[in-house]
Amino acid sequence: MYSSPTKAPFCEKEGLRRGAWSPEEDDRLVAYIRRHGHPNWRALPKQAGLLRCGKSCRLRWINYLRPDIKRGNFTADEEDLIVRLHNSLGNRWSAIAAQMPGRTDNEIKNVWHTHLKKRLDDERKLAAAGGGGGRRPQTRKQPKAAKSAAAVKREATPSVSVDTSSGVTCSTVTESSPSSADGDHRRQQQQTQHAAVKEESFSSGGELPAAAAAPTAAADMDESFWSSTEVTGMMAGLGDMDEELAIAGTSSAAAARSDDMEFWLKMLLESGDMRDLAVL
DNA sequence: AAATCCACCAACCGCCGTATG
DNA sequence: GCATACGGCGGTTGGTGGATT
Repeated sequence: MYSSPTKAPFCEKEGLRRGAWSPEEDDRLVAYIRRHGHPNWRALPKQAGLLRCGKSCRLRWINYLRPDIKRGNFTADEEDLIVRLHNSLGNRWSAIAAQMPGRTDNEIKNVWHTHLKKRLDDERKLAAAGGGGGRRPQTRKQPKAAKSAAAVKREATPSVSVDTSSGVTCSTVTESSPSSADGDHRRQQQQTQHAAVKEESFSSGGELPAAAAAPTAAADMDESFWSSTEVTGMMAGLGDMDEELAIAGTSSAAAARSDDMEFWLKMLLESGDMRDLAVL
């Protein structure tokens, strides 16, 4: 529901697919992003031959296809971290995700709504009732063996590699927005996210099999994409990529960005807003 | 064995802020 | 300065499948 009638809705619905992604669509999206990155989400589906809106493509990539996503159950430590971060940050899922590499805001949000919230409610009730309050009621089901149709289909399609076992766990937006924990987080996030998105783009490249990462493909990448400091910094760490693309000295930029994150964390800790994170 | 309930999670929607012409 | 395009975030929904009755 856009306030301006001149503004097109986020996704024109005529002729565009919705719902679960097919393995073929995943393939197309991954292949396209590997080759070209995602300088323009809106134009991407057309160029990639996908009958999806750009937003849908973006979401699919960010939440599912990105190679550095850590899949599987949340550990007890991760759950506790979510609870602590939520205490400090509230429902700022992207900010919480920023502290949890490999986890997406959507995933964290889901975990929160499905059982962490319930768990806390139970604990509060127990506390109010004067009970000792066991920390982790056994209410959570074991992870489903069966996955959604799309997930099953995807897993049957090895060409779509979302496996993180390669060890190329690139830092993504997760590192770029600690500043959002302070003040008008969205405004600050926006400034960091542009670079972070490019980094995400690269993370797909980082996962490339050597054949898919052919220099010719890399050369097709958008210039701005490859000139991003984060991207080039990451490039420096990858031996099997075209050396031309690994611009010297950019890894220090990544280090500087890491320092930046620590700065903001420190600020928050000192302000007392995230005091309970100090144990981390 | 069938019906129903419920947990999980992928995906959608609406809104907002920034970038751009 | 204004209008529009775009990217991103958080809230919510709907489909799926396991658990329970």
